Amino acid sequence: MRLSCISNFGYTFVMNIESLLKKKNIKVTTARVALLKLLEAASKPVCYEEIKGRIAMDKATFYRNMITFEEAGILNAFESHSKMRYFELGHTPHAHFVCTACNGVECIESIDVQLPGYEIGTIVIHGRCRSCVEAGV
Amino acid sequence: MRLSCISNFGYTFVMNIESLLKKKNIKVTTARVALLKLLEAASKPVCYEEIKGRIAMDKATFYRNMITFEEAGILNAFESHSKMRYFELGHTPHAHFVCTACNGVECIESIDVQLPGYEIGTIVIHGRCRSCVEAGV
DNA sequence: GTTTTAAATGCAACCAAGTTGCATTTGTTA
DNA sequence: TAACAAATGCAACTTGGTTGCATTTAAAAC
Repeated sequence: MRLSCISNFGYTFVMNIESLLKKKNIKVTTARVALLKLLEAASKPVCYEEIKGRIAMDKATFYRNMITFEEAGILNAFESHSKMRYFELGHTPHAHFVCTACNGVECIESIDVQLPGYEIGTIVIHGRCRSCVEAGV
Repeated sequence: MRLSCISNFGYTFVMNIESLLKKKNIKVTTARVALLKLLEAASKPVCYEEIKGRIAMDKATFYRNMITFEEAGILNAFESHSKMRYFELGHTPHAHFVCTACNGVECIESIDVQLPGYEIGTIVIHGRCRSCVEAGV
């Protein structure tokens, strides 16, 4: 299994993912390495719909691994409008914008919300994104 | 129909709802008056689950009227975590907090988010609410 | 290197919030 | 009061996500 990963994604990268999983006591499997590789390469949060076209994987496996990653603290999840869950590797906390016109999802780094006494997880802003506003969609 | 409303909710209130609907060219029905009365009385956004225990109404009728009210601009909607849509009468724009521990929904008036070029609809903040943080839930 | 065993995967059946089609009822207008 | 368009209720459907279970796979023991 490791050999095929090496040929696909390069040695260094695989080692990082493997050591991350091992550090979190999560078994290293083909599916998990492929998922983390794809999430790492993505510049935006992704949903199962987007992933299934690029990795052959049952949705049960996908969602179960997302839960595993989330519980290990290496992944953030949120829901767009219309019931779809989006996932991204967890780095600096930031908000997300979901466009109700084009369904696009963007990371928003520029806002900072404080709510004393509350523990803030994810922030989702719905509306029309800049492109759709400009295009009058 | 109007008589029963009067006895239940009082004359003035019914007249306000009726005139609101007429102004928006929405037909005045028993279901709509009951829904708007309940939404007006609620201090928080409500979902179908909460409403069906208090008004006998098919869910198709409920959701269709929510769409009607939303399109008329008298209602705001957003989704909690776990796929449920919440509705509230549309007054001053504000954010909502959804607690992932107790599933409670709160209005947050104190934050103000600006995103130049974007058109912001609803803002949903997920996390643990003050009560749950204090209780260590 | 082989065996063992606990966990991960894939499949299919399931779940539930929300939607749709259609026959019946209700509100409005003539 | 009659006629018509719109609203309602019911039941069937849609769909993103979950669950149960038999099979496969990774990692530890030998």
